[in-house]
Amino acid sequence: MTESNSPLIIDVAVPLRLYTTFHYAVPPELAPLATTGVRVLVPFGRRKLTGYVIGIVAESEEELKPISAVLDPEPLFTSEELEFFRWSASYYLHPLGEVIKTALPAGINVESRKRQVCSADGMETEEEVLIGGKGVKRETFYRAVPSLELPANLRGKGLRIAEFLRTISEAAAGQLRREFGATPAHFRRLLELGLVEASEREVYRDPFREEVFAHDTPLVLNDSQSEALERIIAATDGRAFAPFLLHGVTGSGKTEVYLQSIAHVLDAGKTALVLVPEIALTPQLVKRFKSRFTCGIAVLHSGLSDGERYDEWRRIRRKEVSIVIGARSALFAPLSAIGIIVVDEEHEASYKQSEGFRYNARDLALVRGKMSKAVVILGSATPLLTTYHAAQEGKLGYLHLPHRVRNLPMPATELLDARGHKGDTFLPQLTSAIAKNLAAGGQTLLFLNRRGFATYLVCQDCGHVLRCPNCSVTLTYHRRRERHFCHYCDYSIPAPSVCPECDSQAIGLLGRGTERVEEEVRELFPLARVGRMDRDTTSGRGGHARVLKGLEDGTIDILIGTQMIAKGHDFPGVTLVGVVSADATLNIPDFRSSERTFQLISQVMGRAGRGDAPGKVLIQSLAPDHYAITHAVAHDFEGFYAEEISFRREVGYPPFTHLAALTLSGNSVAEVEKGAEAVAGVLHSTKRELKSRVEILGPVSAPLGKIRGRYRWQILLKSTGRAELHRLLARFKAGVKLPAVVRMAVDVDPVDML
DNA sequence: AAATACGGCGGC
DNA sequence: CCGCCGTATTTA
Repeated sequence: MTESNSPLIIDVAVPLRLYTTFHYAVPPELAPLATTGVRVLVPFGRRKLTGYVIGIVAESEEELKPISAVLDPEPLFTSEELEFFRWSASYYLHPLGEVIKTALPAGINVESRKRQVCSADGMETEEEVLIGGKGVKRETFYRAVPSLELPANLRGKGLRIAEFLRTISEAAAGQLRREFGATPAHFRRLLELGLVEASEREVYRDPFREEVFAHDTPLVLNDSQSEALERIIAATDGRAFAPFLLHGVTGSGKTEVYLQSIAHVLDAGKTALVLVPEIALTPQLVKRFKSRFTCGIAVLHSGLSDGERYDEWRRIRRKEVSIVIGARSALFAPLSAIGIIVVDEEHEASYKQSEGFRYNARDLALVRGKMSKAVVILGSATPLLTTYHAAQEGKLGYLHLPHRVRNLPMPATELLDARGHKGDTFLPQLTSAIAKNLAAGGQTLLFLNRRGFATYLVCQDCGHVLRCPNCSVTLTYHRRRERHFCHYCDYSIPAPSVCPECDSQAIGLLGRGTERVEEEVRELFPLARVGRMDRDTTSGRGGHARVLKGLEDGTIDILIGTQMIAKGHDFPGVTLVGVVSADATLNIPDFRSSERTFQLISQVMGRAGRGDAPGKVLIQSLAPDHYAITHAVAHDFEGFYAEEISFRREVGYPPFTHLAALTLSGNSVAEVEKGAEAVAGVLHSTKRELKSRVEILGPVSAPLGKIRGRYRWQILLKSTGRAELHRLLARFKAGVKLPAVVRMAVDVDPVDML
């Protein structure tokens, strides 16, 4: 180190809703440690916070406070990763410190809090305590001392442990506790007798500990799979950013293309990042990856404990893994030399984080891929319209898998007109198809995108409907719990026996959910083994896997479920799929509702006929003529997308305009109205100032309604250019001042990131 | 986010 | 003129 007269000054981002970063002085003894990427404890106001060093500052006129401590021996992120964080922060107009906090594993930061302490003389004093900060886990390992006879008086657990240790090189205390019920007393005894020696070292908390994975080899590809793989391989060899849409119908073997592409990337010494939309889908994918690859594989998703996630993160940072599989947050994994990024089921809305730092991992995957000069594969049977359009424009390579593997046919599909049968859950055709399938020993999936028993309760005398006092929605009746629930905020009340408004006994339950369909199926088919899969039956760790295992083992004949059953899983025994009501998602007031309906129905249909027996699909609909439904039923992807594209072009929605939504929320209509006025004012003046051609729609004249007790208003921005929209938003956000009680969220929704 | 500075207003 | 409370500002 060279001696310098001027002290080191660093630029620090703190994880707060602040758009500025802060300069600190570094005491000489800490200077060698305070490099870009490490966390530092800094005085902030009169408390202390964990901040992230994002750079070194040449000089500063002001008198700066010194940092209190350096928290990491080495950087948590590289300068390339920082560049990605900065890009994301700027694009989503979110404070850099919070972006970095989201990117790093949860629970590792420390901060100071004031705590009241009662001292001996009864006086209350304040003490500053540091809280938080997840550390590494250490564990004690025991190994048998070789060539020592076991004493005759050793028996019971102690003897079994000693014998076990002689057959194995060593074992962790935790394993001995689990397998032998070992206690600290046993360990003490064995140590005293000189039979074992103990050593302590750092361990990883492994979410897949003790699971054994079979080994498999690459499958033979069909022609379109081979062609897709060849194009991907050619692109990875080019070592430049190359994005692809892998459009493969359900059952077309997309995963096998991912696996073989990744194998090629690993051979070239690079790494792979695989994103899946939901935690529930990770176990089966991890199983396929662990069976195929011997390299280190890390898993990152919100279902892990903070400790497990921290350890997986450290394994990645230390380059002990070459493949990372995870949900949207895994996009920020500290993986270096990324050769390929796979976004599986890229159309899934769950790639978007909808609070705090509102990013879309599918969009950012393209950005990270571009920065890493990697191949990015967006895979789906029903890609986003914007993705498909970008592929048509040549911005993405288009890889098409139009057929199922092993030449399996697409399921035979029939559309049933449910008009005039409003009270019936099943039309006769569906009932007889279920009976026939049951008799033939096939499994049936029944899809209804609504959980609970009945969607609402209405009084037939006064018309009163049970509603949530916090949210503007009806309460759903759940029979098993004998309560009415709000599906937004979980508010609930016991089921009333009379109308709470007029005491009339003529109260009726209308609309059906999965719970009621399950009941009706049990009545119709008393001998069938019936299961249900929705948020109510899969709560808790492993709940998902429990239900799916029933299907896999063949202990379930008929499974009723919400969209959970539509996603990803591959069940060869399912030969019949019934869509109870195809219309629920069609009437959501969102310009994407047709697209979502087409995707959902296509995905559910895709569950049928994945095994050797052909599949059949019956779809009940009150809107059998709607183009989203007719095209889905006909497996006519191109027809639907062409129709949807021309509709979007006409009304000016993505992919022909970029959208941003500003959502205001507050505790009263008046509050939000005031906020909306302020926002609209600044937006329009900023627009004039920048001579921007961005279109400002709203504030809409009516509130969107109350959600979780807060009223919401929305303003939409439309723009033909992404840069122009961003310029307006950035200037607006810097200039707008909202009443403290009003919160604003900005959602940025692009045509594409390319 | 949390602490502090500011400012308007009722009470004496 | 002081204290109280709600709001705006600052945090390096």
